[in-house]
Amino acid sequence: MKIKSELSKIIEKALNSANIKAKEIVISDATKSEFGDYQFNGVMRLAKELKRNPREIALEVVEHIDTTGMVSKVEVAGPGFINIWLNNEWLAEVTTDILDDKRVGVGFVEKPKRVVVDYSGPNMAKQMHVGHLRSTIIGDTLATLLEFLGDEVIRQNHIGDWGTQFGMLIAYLEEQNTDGNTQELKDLEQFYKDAKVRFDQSEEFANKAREYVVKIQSGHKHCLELWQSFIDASLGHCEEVYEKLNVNLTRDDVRAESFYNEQLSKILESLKEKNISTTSNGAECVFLEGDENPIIVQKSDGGFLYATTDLAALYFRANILKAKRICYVVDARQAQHFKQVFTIAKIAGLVGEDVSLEHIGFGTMMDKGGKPFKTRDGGVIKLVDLLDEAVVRAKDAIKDRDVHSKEELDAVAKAIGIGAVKYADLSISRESNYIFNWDKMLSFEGNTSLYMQYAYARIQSILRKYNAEVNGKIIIGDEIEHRLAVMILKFEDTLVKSAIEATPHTITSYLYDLVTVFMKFYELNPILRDDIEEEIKISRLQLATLTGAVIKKGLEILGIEVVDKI
RNA sequence: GCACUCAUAGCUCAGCUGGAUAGAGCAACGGUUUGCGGUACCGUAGGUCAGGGGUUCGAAUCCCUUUGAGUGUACCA
Repeated sequence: MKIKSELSKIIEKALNSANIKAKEIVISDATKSEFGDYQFNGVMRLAKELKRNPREIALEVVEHIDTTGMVSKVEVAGPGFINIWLNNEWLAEVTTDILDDKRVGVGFVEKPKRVVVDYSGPNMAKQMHVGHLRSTIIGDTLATLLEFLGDEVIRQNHIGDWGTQFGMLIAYLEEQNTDGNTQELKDLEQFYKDAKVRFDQSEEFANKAREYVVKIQSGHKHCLELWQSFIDASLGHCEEVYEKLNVNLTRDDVRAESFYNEQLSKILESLKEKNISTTSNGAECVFLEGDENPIIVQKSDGGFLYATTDLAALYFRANILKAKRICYVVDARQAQHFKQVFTIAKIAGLVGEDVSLEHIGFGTMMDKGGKPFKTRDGGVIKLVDLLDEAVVRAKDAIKDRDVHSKEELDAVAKAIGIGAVKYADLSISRESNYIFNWDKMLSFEGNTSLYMQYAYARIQSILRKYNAEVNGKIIIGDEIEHRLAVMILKFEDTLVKSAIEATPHTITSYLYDLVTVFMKFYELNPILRDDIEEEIKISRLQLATLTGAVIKKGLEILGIEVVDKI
């Protein structure tokens, strides 16, 4: 339910009736429950323009507000706030209506767009490490969310499969004669290190590696085959991680760096033609106003750099894929790079004016001491290891819980462990750095996935215990049920906000608030006790069912599973 | 050097298109169970929103400045 826009309409109507013109009507959540459910604060601004007393205007507006349907009560408070209460009958009706709705009352965006979401982007030369976690899960959430709201989403996994290091790797691969065998390449990190050692030690090998770089890039058959087998094996590792992470990225979403290789010279030509780039110190550069250093689009030795590849990718996404919104879910440290690339793409006409280019930046994962997250000896932490540890720890956290068969326990531990890692990450506003803490993320308390999953499991437990079909409507009987119903209906506004700002933590905060209200409701209002009237019992069961459905859907968008029993 | 980001309770974080007495969780202290999962719920205490100035009827939020932390800055991605 798009509550805010519905309320805006009601206010707009009232303003019209009162003969007051307003440009924009912004409805905000009430800051306190005693101030109602929502509030309209725009009167104060209007008062200034109209040079009138704000309270006077507010009273006038309030008089014209329709309180026969959605809104039950309005009042003017303070200097001119208009507080709005939603009607219980209306809430009951609307929540009852969405009981059978798979989308739990969430509609579609009015104007669906084609959106490219670029995320994950692992480097094929190395194993995925914790640094890839954020891009992968924030991007995946954004993609799932936009899709759910009705946009047409094209996922793009811009994997790093091109560059000088691959000469070294395939030369080593050939020498080891492993043929891209996944078994042999199990530890990519080690493979890379070994290759590097060989590279540094043997002049002969180093020359061969350099030779191979040229050979791949010029399309030499044997080298390309070796390269391809290496990429396949490496991608296989990534897919294992995606599987564990419950992330929706497949081979169809892969559009590697090498894919753009052939386009690079065309991009360069077009930049030269339009006099956007110039030669400086032998390199082809773009000098942007306000930047002291240029963006190099071609090295002095003729090689291309990532800025050129990104320009080619932007061109492809805007013109071939025809996206109207392109989101790059990449580390915040690359903000400057994207700002520059976006600017060049726009002035060079590589993407249309109407295409929105967004760098969805995120901060770094830190350890308890506030330093970048590393292993004890300073190495990178492999993502697979981190995820496996999460599942082990989850199993430990639930060992005294409800009875499970061995299979059930494994499944539950996976849902909880992986969910905890993802939720902990997604619940932090994405631009800031965050501190990784196992104990905190695997706690039943506070804003954690386990708290949500626990609430969900309790709801399922009630429904199991009732053990009959729940059929009947919702009645809003008291304050807490009112608050719960409002929270349930806020789901859509929350998702829309999260989609526009590309902020998964908007969803987690909402879910936490929802669950908190539900837990209060659960404490205050007994559901299955014998002396509860059937009609009320059904209504409360329905509210619980609906809450469960929203939790499930919300977590699903975050790529986190729920379980019926913990 | 220049540019960007950040600074909110002891800790971890929300709140930032300006709105009422700045909110959660953890940790501390106290309370609630014949009621459906108590790993729950309720309460107490804890704040100069880094410092200073400005704009405004109104600033954690916008602008300027100081301090502190981080990041990026010509041929890696």
